[in-house]
Amino acid sequence: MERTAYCGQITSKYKDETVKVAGWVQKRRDLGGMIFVDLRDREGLVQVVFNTDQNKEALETAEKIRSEFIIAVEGKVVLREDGQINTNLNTGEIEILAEKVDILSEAKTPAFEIADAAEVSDDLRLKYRYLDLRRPKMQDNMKLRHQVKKVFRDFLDDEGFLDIETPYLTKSTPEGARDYLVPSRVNQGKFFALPQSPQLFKQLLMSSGYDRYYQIVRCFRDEDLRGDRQPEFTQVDIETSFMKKEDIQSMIEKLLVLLVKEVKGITLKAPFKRLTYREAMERFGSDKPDLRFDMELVDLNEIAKNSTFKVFSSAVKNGGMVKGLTVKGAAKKFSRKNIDALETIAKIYGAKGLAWMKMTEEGLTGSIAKFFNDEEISRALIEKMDADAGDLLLFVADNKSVVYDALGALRLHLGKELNLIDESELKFAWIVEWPLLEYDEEEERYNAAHHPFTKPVEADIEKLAAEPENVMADAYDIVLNGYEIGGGSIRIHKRELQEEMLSALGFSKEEAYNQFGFLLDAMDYGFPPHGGIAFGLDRLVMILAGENNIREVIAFPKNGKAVDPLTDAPSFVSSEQLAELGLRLKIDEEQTGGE
RNA sequence: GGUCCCGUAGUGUAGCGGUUAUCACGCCUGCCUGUCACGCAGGAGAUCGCGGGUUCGAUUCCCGUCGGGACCGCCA
Repeated sequence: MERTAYCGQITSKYKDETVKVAGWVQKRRDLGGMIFVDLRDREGLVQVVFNTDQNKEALETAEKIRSEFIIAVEGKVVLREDGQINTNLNTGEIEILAEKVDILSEAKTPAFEIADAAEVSDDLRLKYRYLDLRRPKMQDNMKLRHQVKKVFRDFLDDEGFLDIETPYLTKSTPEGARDYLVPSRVNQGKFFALPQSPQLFKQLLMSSGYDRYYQIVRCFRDEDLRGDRQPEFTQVDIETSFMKKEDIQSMIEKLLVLLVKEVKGITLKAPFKRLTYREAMERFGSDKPDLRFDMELVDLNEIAKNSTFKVFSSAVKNGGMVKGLTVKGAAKKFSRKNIDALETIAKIYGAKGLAWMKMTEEGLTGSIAKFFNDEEISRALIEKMDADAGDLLLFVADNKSVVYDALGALRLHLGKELNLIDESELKFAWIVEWPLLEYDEEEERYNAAHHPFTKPVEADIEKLAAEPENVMADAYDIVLNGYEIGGGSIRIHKRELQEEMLSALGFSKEEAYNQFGFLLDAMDYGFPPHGGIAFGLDRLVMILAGENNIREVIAFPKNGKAVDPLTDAPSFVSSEQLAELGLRLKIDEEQTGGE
């Protein structure tokens, strides 16, 4: 049998034609002498009609059909009569009168119904992922992912980018996330690492003259999972030579405008908003702010520092800060209990408490209002916070990072709870002017804020040795609706500067050479100025699909414990396999199921 | 590594110190020629995650454990 059409694409255009379709049985409705079957394939549903008038033999076969059987049907497409049209289906104006039917595969009753509406636990969905992927929503997500990749590829191809593959078996490097390690059989005791990103290879490709490179590539990071983080994920990795930050940004904007137009039909305006890192933190308490709603953080240091409220004044005196949020019209909605719940959230991020007041017609109320009954201070606060009667005012006083984290999280929480977010919006923004380094209190040394190959901005290069904390990076992240969906930078292309950077990160000259010698050496043989960006494809597709977990846009993802319930990976291996690799496990053989 | 939440027929759930363990969908059988959330009649299906404790009695309370989820840390 040769299929002539997809079920979901048979419309009235096929009127009176004989078609052959194949698909999965969504539903059988048996009326006795007549059976309706909703047949599903990746393009949708079509109704097939079996009855004695048409073909008795086919009807008898149809009686045996159950959900998820795969059948092939040959029949005539006819228009449905008035009153029989189903407006819920694309194919609802027609139906197929079955003349022939073959059962291609029988099926057990699935563990869960193959329908978007069926609520099933994630665990079960992953265990039977091949069933889950039959659901229309998942099929839409996979199609969307394909479309997004195609737009990237087509655009980058048009712009002269070459797709070049880089190794998955590569060298473990000390900076950054924990590596996934792969033992070498041929070189016992040694390990490959799976790449966290193709960063160094793409830079080497620049040195080789492939001045526009891209790759849609899997990356691996052995860290704990989150809704937007999987141990293996896909980057759209892009690198160019001779381009300035602004050139790269405007090219990427052109790409994203096209992408959103193609897959969502939405017309965005470029250039996108640009926020400095500092501005993002100060105004939104986040380096990946959700710009679909306002409710910005308000700086209250000036009012707080002379406040009679000790919590406020001492925070400022001790080098910390006080910031507030004005929650418009929320005073009535938030009882003491509701505010306690907000405080609980703030405490997760290290805040010692959440101070609050309510603005009424008579002025400020609440337990700390007595500290603000001086008319001048009260007026200053109200003015600063733009408080109107009925508003709820929240405050956190602490060190900088606690204030930002706690209020940033509260802002997001309230944005969702109070429905301030228009889910249909796509708010892109660039976050620029990142610090090059950040101090790690535990390790008592600097870490690269972006990665060790990011170039400092020209004006700050001389500060690198003396005051590294004040050096800005020529880096840029792109954020969308509160997610970081991409990040990039101009890279270092001169050996001396790269050595200086590694030294600022605490590498001795020898360590630096052991780890990154191949890159340093390459810089001796002509290395063009270069820079690029990498997108988190999964996150981007997730947002475009309106999902809130990247599992929904990955065909075979891991669960929260980095396990694949479908294949049961990871699993123990035989002692023979280990011996071949020159490995011995420290944990008991009893636990591993070994002999 | 830490905090919190959840485990009851195939699925989603209700419930509670003593029940014949609720309901819906699904499944099975029969009837039905215009259904599309088909309908009607009947039926099967649950060691209430596992182990221990408290109790006359535990699915219910407590402890542990296993599995799952959210979040903090972690993620250059």
